[in-house]
Amino acid sequence: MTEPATVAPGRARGGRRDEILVTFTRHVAERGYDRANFGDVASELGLSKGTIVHHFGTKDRMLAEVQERYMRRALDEARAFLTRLDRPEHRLAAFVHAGVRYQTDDPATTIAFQREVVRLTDEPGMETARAQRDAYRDLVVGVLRDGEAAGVFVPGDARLRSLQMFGSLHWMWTWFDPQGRLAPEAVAAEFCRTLLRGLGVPETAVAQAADPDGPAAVCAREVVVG
Amino acid sequence: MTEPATVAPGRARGGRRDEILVTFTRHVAERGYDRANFGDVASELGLSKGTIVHHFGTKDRMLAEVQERYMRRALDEARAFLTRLDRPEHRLAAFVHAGVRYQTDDPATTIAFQREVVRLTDEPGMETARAQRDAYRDLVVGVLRDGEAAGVFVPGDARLRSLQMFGSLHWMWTWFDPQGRLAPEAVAAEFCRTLLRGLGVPETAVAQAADPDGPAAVCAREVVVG
DNA sequence: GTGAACTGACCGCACGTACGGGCAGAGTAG
DNA sequence: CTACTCTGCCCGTACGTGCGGTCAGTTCAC
Repeated sequence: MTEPATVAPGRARGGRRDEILVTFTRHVAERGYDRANFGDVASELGLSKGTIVHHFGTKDRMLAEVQERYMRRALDEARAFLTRLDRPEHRLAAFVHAGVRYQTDDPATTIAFQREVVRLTDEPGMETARAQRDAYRDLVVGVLRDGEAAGVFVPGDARLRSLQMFGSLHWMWTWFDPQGRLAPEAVAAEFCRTLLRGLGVPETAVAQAADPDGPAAVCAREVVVG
Repeated sequence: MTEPATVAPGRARGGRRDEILVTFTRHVAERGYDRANFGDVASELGLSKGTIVHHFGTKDRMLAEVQERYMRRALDEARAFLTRLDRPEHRLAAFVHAGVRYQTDDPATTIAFQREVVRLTDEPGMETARAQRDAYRDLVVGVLRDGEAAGVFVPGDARLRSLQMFGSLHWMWTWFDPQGRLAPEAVAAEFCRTLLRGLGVPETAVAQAADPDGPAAVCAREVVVG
């Protein structure tokens, strides 16, 4: 179908597996995990249900793989821009810029992940993804604590603040439209401004960190896209 | 079972219907709409699946009823505390205090609603609930605009800010534990502080609006509980 | 030959819903 | 008060369907 000129003509060298995962991810994003099913994915790709089972075993494992891929990427990129930025307000802003950017950069995986995050908490087989998620949150909490210690952020409950921030970002899938007239940069900037100002960052630093052409946004853009 | 001394001994005056809805709501909160099923609800209540169908017709309509009940209550209560409070920062804080309070006051309905909000956007039969949701958001947007016009909030995108705020609140169901050591008042206070400070409200006004014993929190508590 | 990719028929089950009937209380006529 | 009917709540069963997963077998590259 949308074969992008793979190596072998008849047999894609394992790229088929990825194709399945991508399509499944899109279905999860559109309908949710429960309503996504092998039959639809298979017929859309022109192969049989058995093939999907052959590659992934069970539906649960497929979802787990989606979550792990998403989190691995997010973690890698977060660590990348943490090494490139040093000021706490820039670091925190980069998390916001990146988080918003994922909505347009890879909407399917992002939405699939956010729709089904709750399964990380109780479902078995999700241990890896859960650990990744916790690690990611710990990165943000660390930035908040560092900033607090450095006097950049006013004292407060860092964990709670991280949850407040993640809430705003993880809720985006219910209303954000990548094709809409609201640009992701505008959303990220507004979110950054309210958040950083809310943490007590001075107005000039807020403006710089929220600016779509400022160091935090630029860094996030470079890391996330390529 | 848990019959609270109803009027007629043999025949509960329609309270059975409510009982079914309450149980269904709890199941949706715990497992999500797709995994909630008539069989489990029926057996838990000691009645047959047919009874549920008799009362509600279809599963969709049951969910719609849950959403509408929740939104009707939220709307009524929001209008109530808007008439009692006049300062924008207090009004906005009341939304936050109330929103957090719902998590402990009626966790099942709140979680059921928040888990399945996305169905409001596309599913048919949800028009009423969707209109209620939009009306609720418009109330918040109105408060944000008023506060901006009055010079209490710094200029910005009111709609975007409302979404940022709702995100933090609607995401709570994924992490907040009513039995946990984190009190709802503490969460509401921290959320209020970050949000209001982020909107440019002076520190003293922030402290008052966020205070669990301040006018906004007290008003929200009175309205929400009874 | 060996093994991976893939097929297509099939199983078992869970779930939403339809349907016919039972049963108890309210209303009504005598 | 009695007898009869009406009505709404409720039951039990059965049906259709959709879906996850199994399995024996085929094709094809190395």
